[in-house]
Amino acid sequence: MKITLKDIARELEVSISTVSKALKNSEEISRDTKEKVQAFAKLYNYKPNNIAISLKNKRTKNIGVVIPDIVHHFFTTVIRGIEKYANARGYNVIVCLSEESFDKEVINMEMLANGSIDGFIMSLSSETQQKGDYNHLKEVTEQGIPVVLFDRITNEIECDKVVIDDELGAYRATQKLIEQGRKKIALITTDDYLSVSKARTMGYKKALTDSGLGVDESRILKLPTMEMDEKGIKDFFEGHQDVDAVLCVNEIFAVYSMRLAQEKGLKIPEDISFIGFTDGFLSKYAYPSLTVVAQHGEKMGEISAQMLIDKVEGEKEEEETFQTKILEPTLVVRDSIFH
Amino acid sequence: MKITLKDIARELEVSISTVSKALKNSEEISRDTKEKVQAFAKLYNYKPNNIAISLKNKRTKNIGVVIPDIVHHFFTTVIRGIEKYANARGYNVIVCLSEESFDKEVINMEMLANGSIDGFIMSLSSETQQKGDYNHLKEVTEQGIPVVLFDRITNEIECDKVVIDDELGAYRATQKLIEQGRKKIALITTDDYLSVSKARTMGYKKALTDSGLGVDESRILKLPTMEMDEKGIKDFFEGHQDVDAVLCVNEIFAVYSMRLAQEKGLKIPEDISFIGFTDGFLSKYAYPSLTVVAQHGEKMGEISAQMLIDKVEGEKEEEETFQTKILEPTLVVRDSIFH
DNA sequence: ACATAGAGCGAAAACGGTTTCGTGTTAATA
DNA sequence: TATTAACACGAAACCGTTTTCGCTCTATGT
Repeated sequence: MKITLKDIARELEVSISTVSKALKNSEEISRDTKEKVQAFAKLYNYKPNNIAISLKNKRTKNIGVVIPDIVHHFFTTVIRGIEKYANARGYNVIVCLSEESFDKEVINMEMLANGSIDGFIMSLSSETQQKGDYNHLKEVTEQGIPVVLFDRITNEIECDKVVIDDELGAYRATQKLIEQGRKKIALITTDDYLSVSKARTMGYKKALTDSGLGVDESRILKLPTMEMDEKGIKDFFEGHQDVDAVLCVNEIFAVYSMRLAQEKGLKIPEDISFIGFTDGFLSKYAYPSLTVVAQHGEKMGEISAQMLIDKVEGEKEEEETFQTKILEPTLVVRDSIFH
Repeated sequence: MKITLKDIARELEVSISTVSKALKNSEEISRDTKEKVQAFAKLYNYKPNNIAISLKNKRTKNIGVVIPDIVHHFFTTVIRGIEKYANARGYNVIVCLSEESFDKEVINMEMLANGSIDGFIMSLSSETQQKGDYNHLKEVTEQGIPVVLFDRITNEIECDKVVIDDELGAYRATQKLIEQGRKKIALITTDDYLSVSKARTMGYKKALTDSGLGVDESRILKLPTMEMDEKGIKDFFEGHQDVDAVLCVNEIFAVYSMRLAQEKGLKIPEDISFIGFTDGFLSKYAYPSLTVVAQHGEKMGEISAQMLIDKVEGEKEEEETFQTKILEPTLVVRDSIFH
């Protein structure tokens, strides 16, 4: 039902080593024997057992991906990028969801760190970033397991990292709005403990400062998490009827804000403009379509996977060297701002 | 850097078997020795190697998930359901994407079928359904590897299955539109080789027939794949200015169709109503929000995982018995139809 | 004083491969 | 004829566990 080397050896009355070598086309084995063995193996559809090979090689050809969430477009595109690249190099991808929970993140890593994978690709849960506790990552890297951090990263851990330049993305988006004559630009973001929100907020403020408009802190709404908070956003707009543009830290906040504006009878982009982050279906098919800062998730996944696999397969150098790859964000202009 | 039983045994000058037993709190071992071993193990953070255990037990505690796509909301929710349930039972999830390709599906399954996983959860690629070639599934089931098929299934393979009642969902949605006085209801779907599209088309037709309205085949647009085809949809509406309601096989088609209608100056739902399949972000945050047939992806994933793990862990019965679980779809009424 | 039971531990096989090293046979060479 | 090299293959170790079985030693009972 699943044939092994031993089975073939028994049937053909040769040794296991001979079978193994014959299947690898070793020079050591005679043509006759090789043909016999290979024919038999093909007939019974022999395939070597991955687990046995993993045990021998101390290499599983699995990579562990631990992310906070899978339903949001950005993370799914990253996974897709990882999966495509990893698969092309013969690796499988084990996906674990932390669901923004520190404990789950720790448990997931522990489950995988005992031999199941050759390395980790991960994006930190919000709770982890909030606590600032990275011991689970330290333990793993100290064990010699390579880690690549993407998007939600930390400086506390020395490892390869891949991010987009969130500050630049927010800066350019804000700048674009300013260029179009917007003066009262709101920002809907989350608390600063999330590395990406912090960077985006900085870019937003910098653009306002550079342009001379100045920052009005009251125009910044900081939601506790990335979870949708309809009431929070609604209340914010009730108190800020005068804003003429909104930058949002993700596409859902932006699309929901657009709806609120439309329900108030505002015209987009004539009366008010919107820009979000993440170039997903929502942005593309919203009405009007939403201008966004594209995060290039698939590219990010691909690069993360490449960095990880290169490190996994690379010779251990005496002096470990880590790099941080910063991707450039792209502004995808659609109908929620002037063209 | 990663301690093994052998290391502990050497340090403590006992045998490997003693260490193994001591860590399992075996009665065979004296209190003294157990305490010594356990203390040492804790100190050096010993964790058994999963690969070695897998080889021994012939159980990996991994389950393979092969799906056509990961960026669409439905599949991501299924994965989430699978992951949550599987994790709770100590299993990891290896995700492979077929990207609607038969060959990739085959390759992915072969990669995993050689010991990497204990069972498969999968949804067929469109190309597979089109070819009707299920030999890769047959091979796997004949090897005794349990398989659970969800959503895109086939009768050709005997295994556990989980689906929603697509025909019923389409029937109810169409019925709802008819109740609201709609007479010219269009259907945007894909070719019938996709099991779900076929079932939904049947439900749509049945509702029309049952109500006495009758089916007008020209009002059915069959796109070649689930991929967005903006031109195809646009052209269709150009030729069907008279439709007063549209049922779409997914949410993207529906939201895009709504936009076309809006651009024509039509009011939703006064002039024209829309219903889609899949209760994702798009439906929820579209403007107007989209009424959909919810497919309960997360539940589906959960049930699939449960069926699979139960089978994996269950005693082999002499007579294998398979079940097909049919979930009931739910109509989520939003602003794209009358309330 | 001697058989015996039981406590405590180790040797070894097993899971399914890979790989090194050795060995017997044959044929070529001195 | 004796030596040697090449050829073809097998034995065994190894990866890290689990588990069965057997052994030794002590303590108990007669």
